[in-house]
Amino acid sequence: MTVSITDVAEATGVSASTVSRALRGRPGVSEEMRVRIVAAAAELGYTASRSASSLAGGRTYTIGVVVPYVGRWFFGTVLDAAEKVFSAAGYDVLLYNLGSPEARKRFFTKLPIRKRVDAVLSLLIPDPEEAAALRSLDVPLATTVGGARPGFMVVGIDDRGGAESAVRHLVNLGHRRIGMISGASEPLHWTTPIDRRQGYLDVLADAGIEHDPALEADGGYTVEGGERAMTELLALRHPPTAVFAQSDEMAMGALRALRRHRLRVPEDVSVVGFDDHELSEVVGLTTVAQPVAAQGQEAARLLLAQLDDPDAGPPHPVEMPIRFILRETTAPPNPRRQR
Amino acid sequence: MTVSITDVAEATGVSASTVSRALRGRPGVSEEMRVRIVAAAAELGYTASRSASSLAGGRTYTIGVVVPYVGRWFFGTVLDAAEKVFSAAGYDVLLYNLGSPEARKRFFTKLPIRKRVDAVLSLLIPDPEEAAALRSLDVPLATTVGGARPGFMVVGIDDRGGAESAVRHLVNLGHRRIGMISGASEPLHWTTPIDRRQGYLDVLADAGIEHDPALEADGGYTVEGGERAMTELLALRHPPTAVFAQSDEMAMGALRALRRHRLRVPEDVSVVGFDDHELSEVVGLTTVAQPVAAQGQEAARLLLAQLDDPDAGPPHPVEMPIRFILRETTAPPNPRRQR
DNA sequence: AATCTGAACGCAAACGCTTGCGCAACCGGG
DNA sequence: CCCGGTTGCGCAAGCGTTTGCGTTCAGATT
Repeated sequence: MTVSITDVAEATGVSASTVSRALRGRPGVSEEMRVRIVAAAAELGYTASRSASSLAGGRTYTIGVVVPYVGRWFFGTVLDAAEKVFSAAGYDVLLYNLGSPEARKRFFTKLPIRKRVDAVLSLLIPDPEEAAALRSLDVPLATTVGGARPGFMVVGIDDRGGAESAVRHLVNLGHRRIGMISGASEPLHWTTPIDRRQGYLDVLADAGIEHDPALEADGGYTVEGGERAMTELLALRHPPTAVFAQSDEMAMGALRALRRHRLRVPEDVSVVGFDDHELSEVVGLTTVAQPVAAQGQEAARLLLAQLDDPDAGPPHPVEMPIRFILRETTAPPNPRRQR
Repeated sequence: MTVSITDVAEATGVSASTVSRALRGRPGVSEEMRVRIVAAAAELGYTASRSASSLAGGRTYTIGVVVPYVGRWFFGTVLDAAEKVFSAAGYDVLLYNLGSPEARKRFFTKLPIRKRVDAVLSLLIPDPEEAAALRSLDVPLATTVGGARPGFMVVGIDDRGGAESAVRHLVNLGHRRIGMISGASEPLHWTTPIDRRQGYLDVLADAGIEHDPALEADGGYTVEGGERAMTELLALRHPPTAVFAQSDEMAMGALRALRRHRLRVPEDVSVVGFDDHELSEVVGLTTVAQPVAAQGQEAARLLLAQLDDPDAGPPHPVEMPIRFILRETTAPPNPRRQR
């Protein structure tokens, strides 16, 4: 039916062992024989069965990537970049989309990934039990989101510093009532919302602005969440004159809420986001840019390096650069709306 | 080391064959024995090695998904939805991200997918050779993008009709100089740009508007492409008073270009898109909505159905409903800017 | 009581590869 | 000319399942 290693062996007049060694560049085969075998394999259109070779050899040449929600821009972009690195290195990518709690539970209890992958890139933060389950796979682990666990290599950004630069910008413009839209209520165990909030608090304290808990609104890291949160803030007796949204998607939701309330941005309210979503430039959103694709790339590289040389100790956490991007959704507070 | 089927067998005092049959619900095992085995397996945390079972059984319980660019909203969303269906049915997803020509070529010549998947969902249109390569895998094939090949099941939308409703809307508003932003220069072999263009032409003809080729601008299905194309149109001696962008991303690029030119939307220029991107509501873009996630779901279901019953003939192409969504980027032409 | 019939289960042969080990043949050095 | 050391290759034993077929045994049929 389909051409197997013995077909190549017979065609060349050698044993299957030799074919195996030749095709994978292992020693013990003369150069002359190697070229003959490679030629024959190409001729027959032979590709080794991954199932068979991973069963026999242990290596699967497959990387598992675990994602909370592929459709979301951030994860899609990271995945895209990581996949390119993996496939260029000859690895396949097994994708697990663990958005729903059921899917997540199913995954971590059945662990279908077991014995199927050589490494795992997790774009979600596993809780301690889940992290333990992943470690039990006994393969290199990496993540690109804040809140890594022991045993995970991590590449990320300075969330706190980023938040600081965003909020400081608002303070410098003269804002005093600065709201924050967060998503802390969403998936647990990740430190991003916490770090970004800390940056917000730090700058307020530094500027001598008293922190008003009413100015913090949660909504989940989505457009809808941002819209809900902004709506809450607008319902306040003294609404903020500026808001820091912990993600661009939430910032866009905030923009929508503001438009619904017939408020102008930035004349009436300033908005600053975080992430530099691909469409942020379109809406002119001031934000803090992080290199999303680069993080996926880097994480993938770390994993591959670890696979190449398992003895090398785990690398230090990698911190990628961020930068503040001034666009058009921020301005000094409008005196007529000041309290 | 890791628990295998024989461990379960010994723990239960039966043979490995019986364990295999019991766990997969095959006949030949008493109900009583089955529950004992299932219990033991759960206790030991046993999961069958996919490599071994696919080697022995032929089935891989894996679906290959081929995507041009995971990071793009449309594909990410389709993938997300499809993955959920697959994983709920016990299938894993192998992802191939074929954005670059090199990746694409590598994939189709080496065909690493061979013997690794039970079915393939392609979100890109293979050229005839590539399609033949996929057919040679001898597994069910499906796609969600226009321009399917023989041997592929297809779920899609009425691109032409959608374009018609978008352009008709502009005509009804009173526009006569209606531009179109297209991406025909991008990946070949897919009929979407062609169909949408045809819808555009149909409506113009129907309304007795002479078609001016200068009003068609190409730019690739991206924000940047849309921006470039819009910029071109604005450089015309008689720029259009309204434009139909073949995708929302291009429409957003157009919006950006218009903002850069200090033109107001919709007062100066009307814009209508296609797709209903998740952020289109945020920018208030009038567009034609297509059920993106639902298409991924449906395609996945078709594949699973085909796997369950290989003898069932291939289903008819599925056409999903679309609907026009009126938002805020369209209005009657501004008399002061009429030519 | 002898025979037949299923149901329930075990045996062993694949599935297609990898890899430790063994065995020639050949090399140059003493 | 003998011998230790390479080099190049084949043998065969796995890797963990699935599955066709054979066996056993209890109960039904004559």
